Amino acid sequence: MYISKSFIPILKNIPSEAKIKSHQLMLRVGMIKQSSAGIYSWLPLGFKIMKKIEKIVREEQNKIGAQEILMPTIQSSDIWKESGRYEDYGEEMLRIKDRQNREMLYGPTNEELVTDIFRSSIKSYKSLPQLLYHIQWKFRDEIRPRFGIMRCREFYMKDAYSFDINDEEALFSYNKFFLSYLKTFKRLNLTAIPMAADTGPIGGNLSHEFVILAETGESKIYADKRIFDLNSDGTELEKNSLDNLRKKYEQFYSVTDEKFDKQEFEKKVSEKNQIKTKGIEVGHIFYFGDKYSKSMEASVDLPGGKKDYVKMGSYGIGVSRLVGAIIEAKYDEKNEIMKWPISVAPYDISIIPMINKNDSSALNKANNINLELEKNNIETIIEDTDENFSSKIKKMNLIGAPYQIIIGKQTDGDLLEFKEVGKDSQKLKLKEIVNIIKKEKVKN
RNA sequence: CGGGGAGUGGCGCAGCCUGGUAGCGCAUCUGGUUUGGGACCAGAGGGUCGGAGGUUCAAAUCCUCUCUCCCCGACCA
Repeated sequence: MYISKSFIPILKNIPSEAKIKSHQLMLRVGMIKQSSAGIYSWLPLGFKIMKKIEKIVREEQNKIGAQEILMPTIQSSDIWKESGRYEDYGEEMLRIKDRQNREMLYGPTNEELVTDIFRSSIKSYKSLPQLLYHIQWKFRDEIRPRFGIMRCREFYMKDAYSFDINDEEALFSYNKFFLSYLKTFKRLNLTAIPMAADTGPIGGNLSHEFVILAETGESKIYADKRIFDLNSDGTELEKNSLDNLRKKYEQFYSVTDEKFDKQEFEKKVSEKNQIKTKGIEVGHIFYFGDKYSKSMEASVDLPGGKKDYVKMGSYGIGVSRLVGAIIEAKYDEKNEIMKWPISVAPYDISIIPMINKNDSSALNKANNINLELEKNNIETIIEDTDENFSSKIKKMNLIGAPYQIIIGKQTDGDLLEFKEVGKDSQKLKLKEIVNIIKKEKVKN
């Protein structure tokens, strides 16, 4: 992509409404455009990144055997009346009437809808477990939307639902998502830690929030810092292994505000391991048993001929919020340098030729390099304007490709000036550069 | 919803108090000079001041109503 042809409207001034760095960067580099309070259009750069995040989320769902469906954004109120949540959910639900005066709503979540889908087709325990997910826009009429994409009203979310025959199997499903989430966030280059959490309006008694640390986060968190050293390596998609994984994490204190108990915290965590900070919730998993299956009559035949309500859980990841969360975690605001993890970077590398009006050799060189990189499936963006060097670099630093090739004074025949953002530049041949990037991409 | 603030070219702002029909920086366009960390010179285009009503000879400036956005609090991926 040539910067001169791209729709990447870059601003020098930070729009005054943006208070946190993710919002600021997203506006400055033209990732999003506000349409009304808490509702945004996604412009090419932002959309590209979100799609890459979505892809990773999808892959990790598929790996645990979840099947993708797509439910509508507009739902009928009938099923919500069945579950009893039509009244409970309150003002946050956007209610709409259609031309026949039927009560509709823009879905804030999909427990009812997916339960309805499930119950109409699945009748036997033999068909269990079922893990269904979709990635779809949600609308929650937040009292006060803020922080750009982080707390908006319309947002893009992956939500999954599990259906099992009993508690034991249901916890197996729960743990699969537990693992899946750890893997997903790792691929996004985020350290997200699971924390005991409140279940809120979803209901139930078992729940974990996945939180990444960030000063601008809205959740207060209290944790034993040793939990940050854990990972899911070696965990198998098997009951005991998954169970152990969860135990491994749960041995360390880590809770959000609502579950915080000062005495317990001080008793369980030695002072040097205590972490009190803020975080961004990027995922949330719930187990709620038969809360919906009972009210909505979703049952299956059991081996002995009896029936029972299925045990359910639900599992969300804020896909659009993750875009902002990654910026919060990775953007060096002071130096105005963004480095996207290669797994979701809008471009793998930016090519920055120093252009002289009377001499097209730098641009030609950039074009040749570009061809070679594209042949190797490396995504590029070329700064082909005739602006000053510094201006070009600054812009590319904001767009955030993790690597740069600068064609200018330092270029020395076949030896190119190659830079991993945030590190010193080095002189490398194109082939070596290709190898470095390919290797990084494979890792993710 | 309670409390506070703001709406003036794409972005950031000044002008409003003390009415006299808009100005600056950035961005954009043209020409030229530049080119290693957001350049310089010359020129150009673009707003009727969120909306409605009122006061006045005259309103961005005063008054009334209204809409929108932002910030602080209670809720959430």
